[in-house]
Amino acid sequence: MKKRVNELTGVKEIARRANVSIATVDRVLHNRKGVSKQTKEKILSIIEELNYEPNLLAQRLASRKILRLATLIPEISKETSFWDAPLKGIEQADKEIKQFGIIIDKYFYDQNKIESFVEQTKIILESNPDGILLAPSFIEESVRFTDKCRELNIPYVLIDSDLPNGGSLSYIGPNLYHSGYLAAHLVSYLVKNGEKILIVNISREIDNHHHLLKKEEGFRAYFDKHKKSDNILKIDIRDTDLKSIEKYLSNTFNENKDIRIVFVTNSRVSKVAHFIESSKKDVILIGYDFLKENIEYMDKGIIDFLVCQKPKQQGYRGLISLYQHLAFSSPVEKIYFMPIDILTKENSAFYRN
Amino acid sequence: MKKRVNELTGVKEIARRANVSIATVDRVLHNRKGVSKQTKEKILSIIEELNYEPNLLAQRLASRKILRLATLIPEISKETSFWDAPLKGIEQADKEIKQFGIIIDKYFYDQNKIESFVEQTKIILESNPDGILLAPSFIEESVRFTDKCRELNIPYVLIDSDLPNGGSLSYIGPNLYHSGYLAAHLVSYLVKNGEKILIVNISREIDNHHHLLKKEEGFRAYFDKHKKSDNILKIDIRDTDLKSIEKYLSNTFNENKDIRIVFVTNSRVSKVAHFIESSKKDVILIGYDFLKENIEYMDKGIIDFLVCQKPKQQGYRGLISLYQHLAFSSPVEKIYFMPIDILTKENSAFYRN
DNA sequence: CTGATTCACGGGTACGTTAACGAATATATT
DNA sequence: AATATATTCGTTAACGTACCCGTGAATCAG
Repeated sequence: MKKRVNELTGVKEIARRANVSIATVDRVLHNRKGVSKQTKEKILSIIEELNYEPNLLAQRLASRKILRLATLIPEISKETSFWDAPLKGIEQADKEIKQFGIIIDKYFYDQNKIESFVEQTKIILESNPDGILLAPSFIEESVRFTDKCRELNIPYVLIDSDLPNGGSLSYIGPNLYHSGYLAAHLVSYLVKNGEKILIVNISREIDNHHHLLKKEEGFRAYFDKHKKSDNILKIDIRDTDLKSIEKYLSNTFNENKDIRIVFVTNSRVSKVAHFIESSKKDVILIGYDFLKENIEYMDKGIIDFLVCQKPKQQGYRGLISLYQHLAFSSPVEKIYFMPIDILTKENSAFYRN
Repeated sequence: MKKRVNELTGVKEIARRANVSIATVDRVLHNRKGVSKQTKEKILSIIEELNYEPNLLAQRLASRKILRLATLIPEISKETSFWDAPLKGIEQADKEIKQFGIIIDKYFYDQNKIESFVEQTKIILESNPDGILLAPSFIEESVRFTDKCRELNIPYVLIDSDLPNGGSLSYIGPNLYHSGYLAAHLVSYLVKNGEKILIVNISREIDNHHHLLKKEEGFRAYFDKHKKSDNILKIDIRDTDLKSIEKYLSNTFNENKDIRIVFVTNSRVSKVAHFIESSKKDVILIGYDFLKENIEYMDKGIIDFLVCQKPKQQGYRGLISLYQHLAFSSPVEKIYFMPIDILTKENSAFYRN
């Protein structure tokens, strides 16, 4: 199946029609100077007329530009493997666009150490990248960092959580409030009169905690709206080790005998599941994120629902957006909310993160 | 940010190291004949050593090949707008790969007329395409068609439903059985003792019906496994107009007073919703597919859950798979089950089809 | 009027790959 | 031995765009 492709397209054709060289057309296309107003207009009208679209392949091939992108996300800790997924997405994007002249440098910080975050941002700025992908766990420091980026004219994309200062090229991540709202909607089907609902926040860092509160807010908003908010309990657990968690839970359950639904506001739900399993409570358990340990408890029937927001996609999309913006200055959605996926024992096998 | 790229890569470098011309390297890369065993092995080892990956940009740019793909899916009918989504996916893929020298011809058939299907397959075969994307509504005829394709060495990808004869390059679509199973799992949370569950199959064509049965089978299997299958009713409706459907439903509800859950096995759930709404029944309604009319009823609270399987993605992925297989002979997943998405009023706004 | 500077533009090479064409050598046939 | 046929390989021109470098003309300073 070999054939000659359209001959009346491309810079060559434009040049021919305008009676100029392709170099001049190129100048017009890239808005460079050195073209008289007359010729420029003529060429522009021909471009319009031909409905010219540059050949992306040839464009990238000919461009000697190298784009350097930096990514900054939490390192994968023993506490939670959550950040494994975005990293996978980053690696996939890396693989796909590497040959297009993109170099991706990956940086990581410790979610429990603000200093490590600040340190990495400094290193990144020194490396002077063309674009940045950031998971801004620490709000204040992230705001400072991104403000600096804007000063330096370095576009950045945020994933996982947004920042109040605006100015990002794009935010790609969950709508936390709505994911809580959705969870409440699910719960509303499951809870019966008189039964109690327990909200569990588990997080050591205040900043992360802030995100959890958004979910809790959405969750409560649902019940407020539907006028049945009177039976909601809540505990905040500031230690992330299993023992502390189980102690807290144990106390709470002892004091409240009719807890029927437990809503854990982040991926640590597997630790709660461990408690539920060993203490043989009969409750419905809802939590967050498609993690191995969570799936295991779901398969066992301990966790009933997981809410998930495609963390891998977040990393992947974030980089692709940066790339397209920098390489083709193609428009980027300012806010891209991830779908809010509901996982159960019966559909998790088909899930694509 | 301009820079010289890696000089020690590419066919040129391979040729240099092997003391041959790039043409010979090219021959080896494409497994063409005309290379002595010795040189071939030498070149192969160098390729291995260099970990050579061809530059896709240059590859596509230099290739004068034009690939012609054909797609055959149902036309969009007034009865259901379901096929709008896969078409959108096809169009998106078209847009993306058009400039890579791919031409996509779209064919459509009437889901209620087998002849129209057969006719289109003939036209397609006459056009002798390089690859085919097929939604095989009519099983027997599709088997015949795809058998023919294999004879002619034309790779084809199936979407939406699979065929028994095997031999497709890939199947991209739902696992019907499991989507029914999942629905049952959801229902199991919602149904209380003594309440009845009603399964509703609505379809005129026998072939489509076959697909519905798969879902029903999965649905029932769940309750069989959990030993509570005694309260399941079912009706088959062979007319797709609103009036007939409402009559059937009305009768069924009159005869069974304690129906609490209604499970509609396809996207016609909005018609059932219309009945439920006007007759003011208090039931939980579960159905299929992210269609405008369905979403509307979900927003109103009439439909509780929709199960959905990314129909747009199916069209998109199908074409991309064909393209990658034909252009780069890259491996393709033989079976790609779509995720089984659960939609409710609260997450549908974020859904990406 | 001369030399310098700026402007407007064209020539040409490069990006990494494909593939048509044909040259050189080896092997088979008579 | 002469010719025919295969086998193995190199040269070279594309593909469509980017961009360096150079040239001639116009403009300006003195």
